[in-house]
Amino acid sequence: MKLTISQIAKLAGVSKSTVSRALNGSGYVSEKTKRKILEIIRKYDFVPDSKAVSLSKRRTFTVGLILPATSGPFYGEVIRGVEEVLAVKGYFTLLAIVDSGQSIEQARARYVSMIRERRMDGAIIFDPTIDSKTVERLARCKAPIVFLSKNLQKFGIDSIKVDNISGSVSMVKHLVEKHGYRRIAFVKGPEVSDDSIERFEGFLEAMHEHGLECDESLVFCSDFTLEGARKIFPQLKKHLNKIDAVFCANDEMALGIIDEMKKLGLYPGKDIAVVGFDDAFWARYIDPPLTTVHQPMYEVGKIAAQRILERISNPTLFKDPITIILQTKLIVRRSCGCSQ
Amino acid sequence: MKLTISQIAKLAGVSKSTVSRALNGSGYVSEKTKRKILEIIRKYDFVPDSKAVSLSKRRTFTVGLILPATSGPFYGEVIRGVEEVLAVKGYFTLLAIVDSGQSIEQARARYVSMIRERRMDGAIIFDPTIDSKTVERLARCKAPIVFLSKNLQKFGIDSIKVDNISGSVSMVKHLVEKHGYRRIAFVKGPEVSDDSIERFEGFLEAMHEHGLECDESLVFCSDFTLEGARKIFPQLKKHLNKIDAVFCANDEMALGIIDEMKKLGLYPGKDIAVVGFDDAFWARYIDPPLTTVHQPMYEVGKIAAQRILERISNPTLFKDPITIILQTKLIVRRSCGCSQ
DNA sequence: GATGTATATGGAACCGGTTGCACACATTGG
DNA sequence: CCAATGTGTGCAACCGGTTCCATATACATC
Repeated sequence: MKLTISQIAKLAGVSKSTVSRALNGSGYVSEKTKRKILEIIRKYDFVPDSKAVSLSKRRTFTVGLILPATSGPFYGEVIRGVEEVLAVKGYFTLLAIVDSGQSIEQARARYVSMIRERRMDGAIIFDPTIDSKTVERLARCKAPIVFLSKNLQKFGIDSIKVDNISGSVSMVKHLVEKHGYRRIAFVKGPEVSDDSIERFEGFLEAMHEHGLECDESLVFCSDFTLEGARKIFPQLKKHLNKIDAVFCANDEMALGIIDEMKKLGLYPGKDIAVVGFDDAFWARYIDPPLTTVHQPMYEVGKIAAQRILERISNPTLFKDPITIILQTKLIVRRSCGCSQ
Repeated sequence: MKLTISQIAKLAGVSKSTVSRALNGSGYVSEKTKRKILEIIRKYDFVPDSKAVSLSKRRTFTVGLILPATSGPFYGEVIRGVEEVLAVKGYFTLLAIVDSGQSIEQARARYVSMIRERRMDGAIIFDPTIDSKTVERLARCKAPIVFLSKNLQKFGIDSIKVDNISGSVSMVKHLVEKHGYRRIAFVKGPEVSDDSIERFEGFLEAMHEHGLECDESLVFCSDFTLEGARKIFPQLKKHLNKIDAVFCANDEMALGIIDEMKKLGLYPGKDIAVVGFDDAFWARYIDPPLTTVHQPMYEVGKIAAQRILERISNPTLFKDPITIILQTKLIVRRSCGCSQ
């Protein structure tokens, strides 16, 4: 027998409304009736159907979380941050993975309709290579959205980012001022990724600041993956003799470069510096330990969730979207040539 | 103006039922009417409310996915496998993280009620240290459940596991037969983890098979974390001179041991072998590259989702829960002493 | 022309809750 | 003693869809 609040009402000899009130502690219910109802609910192990509740209350208590399949080390951190904040307030997280399985267009269509059909109370989206059509569709959503890794403020969408520029700047500063490197190569990520763009921007800025030229032939374009880095290595290899250091736009690519260099008998950090960006979990344990820039992904998740909650409880915030930029931090290990 | 199918019906000059039919392609609707309705839907950008649909159809098209916050490297793999299968069939994933934030009891209560209140069509649970009360509550759920990392078949719950025992056996075999190691220490994970228990069991079995004794003083108990491994290292250190190899029940602990050994000036794989279990993403890139046992976590996620879908479409499968055991594979790298 | 069948549509009940309103009763104060 | 107020409860509408059933029309068949 399917249990509904009507069934419970019948068993308790009261009306649906009274059961509902007893359940929610709203309105008037006498102590005696309440005890009786709760007793029956306990006895029959009744659990109210949340979607019926949502239908009445016009709230789903669900936040969508969209992540790329390739966010590798960040998955856990971001999810943990988000969940930690939402759980406390009784919200759940509906997950969508971009580019798992189907084509990326399908995946984007899927997550947009997830947000809309499921009437999400809010959504946190991490989709570095998002296209403008999807942005437009998101901008039309009435649910509060927080976008990670890209500034979509001008489309009316809150954004949370890490300070890539100053991260890159401090890295270059370290490479130049501490080690005296002058010829620094750069390995970019995907063209459309703001993270990649900004990291490169910071790199250029800092090089300029130190009066160094950025040789175009020393800038390589890859895709943030280990295998992608291996692929561009042959090109990099040709210039190895005139390079002091390789600055990779993320750790995974740095790992690929390091691995390829070792195959050539070169020891990164000794023969040539190789540094990354991200501070992945494993960065300190590889050989050599990777000098990189730390991104507070757990905090990103937490702050994103907090912002969503804030906007849910105060819908007028809709009007002025904000952008929050979190600080990054240079982590010096050995792959830059430092002894510690 | 909030759009509902009634609004659309009014605009199209037809009844709700006709709109519903046009939307779902069910029943009879004339081509002309259908076009008109769909045109209006497109024009007003109407999206049906999935929870209302769920309420009628008695299906949520949602599967719960429960993961521990500490599943580190597996997060991504399992989630990807699950999502990939579910997405194709139009299902979404509702996520809960065990032990993020609140106490573990609270987190368990939370995910059980998530499954019940939200009327999940199914659930995939990865909670290695689950307690018997929670198991009992899960067993009472009417939704199909697939449990990962622990055999709960006797409670009527489908289980998917990896073959820890044969994984350990092949590792020991390698250490003994290939390298001639005889005195092998073992670092366990949490007492209650089946993975840890079985890996140890396989270890004992194989040692016995090779006519080797397992010295009790060479078995250490940790918790699957890097820091946990560091903590038991001082004990391990005392016996270092009479040990050929250290077999850690997972990669993270192996990494901790490796790191501590290096601090002592010992080079793992050269002075003493250190091996792990999991084949985490970073395992091949650390120094020395870690010899370990690969677990197919992506497949675990995929198969779990497939099984859920199967059970949803064929509820009679409820009767006989199954246990699927996926093969593991020895991955030989350098930390065992091999040159490659 | 009567009957049968396929097609097209609307009405109303239903899914499982919440909530505004009406009503009944008890208590209190003037 | 009556009005005002505070409690306790039920009815019915509503949230936004689906679906069964009844009705209506068109067309073919005998």
